[in-house]
Amino acid sequence: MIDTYLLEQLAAVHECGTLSAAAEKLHLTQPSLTRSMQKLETLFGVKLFDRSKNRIVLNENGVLAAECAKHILAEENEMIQRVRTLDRSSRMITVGAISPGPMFELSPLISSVYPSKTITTEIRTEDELIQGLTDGTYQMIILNREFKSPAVHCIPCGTEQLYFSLPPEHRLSQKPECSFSEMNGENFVVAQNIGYWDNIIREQMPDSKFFLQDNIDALTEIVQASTMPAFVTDITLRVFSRRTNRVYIPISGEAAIEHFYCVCRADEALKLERLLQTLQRRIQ
Amino acid sequence: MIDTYLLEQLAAVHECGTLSAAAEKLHLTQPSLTRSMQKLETLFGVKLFDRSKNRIVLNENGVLAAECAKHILAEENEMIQRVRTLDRSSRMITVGAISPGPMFELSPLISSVYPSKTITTEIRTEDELIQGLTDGTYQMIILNREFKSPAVHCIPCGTEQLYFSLPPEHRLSQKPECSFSEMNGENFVVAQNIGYWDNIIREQMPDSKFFLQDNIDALTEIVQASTMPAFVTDITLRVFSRRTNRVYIPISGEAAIEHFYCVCRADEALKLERLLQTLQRRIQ
DNA sequence: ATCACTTACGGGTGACGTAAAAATC
DNA sequence: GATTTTTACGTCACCCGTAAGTGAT
Repeated sequence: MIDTYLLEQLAAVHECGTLSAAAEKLHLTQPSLTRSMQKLETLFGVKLFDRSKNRIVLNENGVLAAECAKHILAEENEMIQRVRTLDRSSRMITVGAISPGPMFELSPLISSVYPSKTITTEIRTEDELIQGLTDGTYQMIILNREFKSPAVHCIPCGTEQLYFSLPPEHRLSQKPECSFSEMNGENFVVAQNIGYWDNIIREQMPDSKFFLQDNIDALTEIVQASTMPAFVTDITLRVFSRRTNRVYIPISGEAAIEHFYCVCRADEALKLERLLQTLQRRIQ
Repeated sequence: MIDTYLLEQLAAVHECGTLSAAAEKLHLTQPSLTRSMQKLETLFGVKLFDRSKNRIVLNENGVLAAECAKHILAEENEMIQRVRTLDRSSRMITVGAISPGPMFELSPLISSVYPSKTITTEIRTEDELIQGLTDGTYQMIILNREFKSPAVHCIPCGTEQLYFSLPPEHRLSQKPECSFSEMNGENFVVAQNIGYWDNIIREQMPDSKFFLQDNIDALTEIVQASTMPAFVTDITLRVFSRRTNRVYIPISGEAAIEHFYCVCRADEALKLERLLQTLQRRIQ
């Protein structure tokens, strides 16, 4: 059988074209590569190179061998990734979400269904989420649209309504609701990792500026102490109910409501069955 | 990266169930395997085994790793085979044929088209030929039927007519032609490796006995010296034209004529283009 | 007592580096 | 003279075996 280090060296020689270049890439010396390539030829029992005195080039056999070597090395890496992912998924559930709101309620729910597992949440873009679901990084992702595919299970998991958080003295604080355009141009303090909401507010209020704050407690204090407009949602109001000196005005229009969907791979659905059933029940 | 020997040992442990059994299979000692499995766990950064004091069992991670390991080892073997086959095909052409007749004329033809290559001929059954063509053992095979498939090129390459070789005093030696059934029950001397003709004569003359002779020169002498019926074909008569004391009676019926087809893989056809063109021309 | 796994220690193979030579550009 | 490959030689890592220990059947 052929040792892995020989495959790596062969692949490097194929990519670099010369032994010296490959040696540099691999942090080895040329003589070492010379010996390795000779050893490969004896192992295959076949010439892999065309040699002139000062030059060594992969021949037809060598090119095939190098391509196979790369393929095998890729499979080996994939093996490591798969095993690590499997191990991780056995001790933790990693959920990727398009925005943090639904996780405030979903995380405790998952904890209650799988008390022994650690729950990790990541806020990412839709493309990253779908990629991560495919490669096993996420056992579950939360999107803001339905995702139909035979490869996944997709169930709705609630909505989130955006509100303006205004000081009582604000000119619009008495309105029963308020549109994005009415507030366009005003400046806001905003939590940093709000996921997809970031796109929405920048799109709906292109003339506004948004001051980002990564610490949620600091943000709360700033909001309390200032008269700057800010945002809350129905979910954050439920989860972090606090006495404040703020008025919360629901934002009108479809853009201020997100409909969330919980997506997991069909081939993983069995492992998550209890969670999915719980989610289904909660929705009804 | 993970060394190949570790993959082999992991695969063996998976198959054998215990370290000691695997050690025996691999001609190693248990302590060596213990160390290797520990090393694998550190390389993966993941537990691969459930351990009790006296027992070590692959866990979910370990089973996945072992299955991947087997897969990778298989690919490594396949790599070696492919490279060796490619090398062989670059210096020799191996042709498998259903019977030897067509090769008497095909071999010299191939030699003339590819003077630097060695030609090897093997007589095999149809199943073996098709298998060998698929796995690269044969660059070309000769069948006695048309073989239509998008994966291959198939062109007719001549026919072969079977004759009885009879002593002049034989009761049927004056006939212009003769059927198998008229000779059924008589005993023949026959060359050993006549491929598909063997099936035909045994099928057509079930009451006859056939004395096999593996040496073709010895067979010729025996035929010359005895009055036993034998066989020739139009091809052997053309190729080995000799003065003999025999009469050659063509055998009547479709079973006594073979139609041959030259088959090569479509993905190899480019390399054999000159030969295929020459064959095409010869047929016209 | 036997079996199975682990730990500890020593040895030998072999992979790598250094040095130097040969050949090409 | 610079670059590239090859050969020669010394060194060190590491893989394996032996021996001994622990716990389970």
